Amino acid sequence: MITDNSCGPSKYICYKLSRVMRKLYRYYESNLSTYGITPSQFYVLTVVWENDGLKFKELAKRLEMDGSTLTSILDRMERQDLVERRDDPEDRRSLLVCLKEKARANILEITNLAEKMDQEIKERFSREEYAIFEKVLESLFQD
Amino acid sequence: MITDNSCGPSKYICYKLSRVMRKLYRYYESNLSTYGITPSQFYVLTVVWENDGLKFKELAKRLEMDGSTLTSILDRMERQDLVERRDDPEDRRSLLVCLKEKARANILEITNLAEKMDQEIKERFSREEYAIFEKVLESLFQD
DNA sequence: TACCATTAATTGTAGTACCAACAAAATGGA
DNA sequence: TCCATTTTGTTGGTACTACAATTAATGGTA
Repeated sequence: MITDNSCGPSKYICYKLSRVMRKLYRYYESNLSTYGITPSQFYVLTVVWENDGLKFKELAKRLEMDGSTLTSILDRMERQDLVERRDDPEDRRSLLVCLKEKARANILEITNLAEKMDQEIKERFSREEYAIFEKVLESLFQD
Repeated sequence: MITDNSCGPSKYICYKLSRVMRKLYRYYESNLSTYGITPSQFYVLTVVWENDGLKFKELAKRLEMDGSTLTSILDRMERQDLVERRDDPEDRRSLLVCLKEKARANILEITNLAEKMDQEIKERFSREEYAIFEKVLESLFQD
């Protein structure tokens, strides 16, 4: 058991999930630190890589992330010269998010690393077990 | 799929887990807000309720939480008069964490609410599915 | 044209999380 | 007894997350 299942918060699914999440996040974090990025920044890169120059609003939507959260992540990424905010010529309220050279140069390597990490995790379970795990996650994500 | 599985970060398990986590956290959060506490504060209460006056260090260990995180959570809980830090008569470096009346008065009701939320989640899956889900979580938590 | 509701992004605030550095206290060996 | 080491909790710094309030621009309508 994650800890003693008979007491404490360890019986609550929300608690379990948060602990596993932290663990997995740190695993990604330590591996991605080679490239000076965090897991959340990596998620941003994958979307911008596939849709360079997309609107801030659209980026936040695809990342299922509040706009204010994305603002602070982009602030850091811009400081690190990974991405750039550009004015949207069609709407002065809107921003376009663009990949910069520094990110473009590493994105494939980073993606390979992330896929390798995922593969290592999946390999620890049977195909059926992992499918059920993902199905339950999927269902928890709805409503 | 959580979003389109063919692109973006949604294929990475760490991303999926973080999104599901947030969703579940907000579900707990909105329900617990009746009692003016957050999910994390609830976790603290469950441990202190079962071990009133336990050491700060031991509390952090049982919550699998960094000491500095617990410090800030206890700061807020002390301000809300839910718990109290007391000196440890046996070790002047150490602190004992004690439940206060305000928390004691509601803890059973809160626990029932949390168990009801968990029950509602579990009911959406077969016993086998949920067992496999927990087994995978368990395994991800190790190493 | 002037007004107003809507939309886009940022700022402020709060909570969670962790690491490094710190101060105070305990401990243990010389 | 003395001093180095370890332990304990806090502080400071950074990051991620979201909600509420704000600012700026848009777009429709009276």
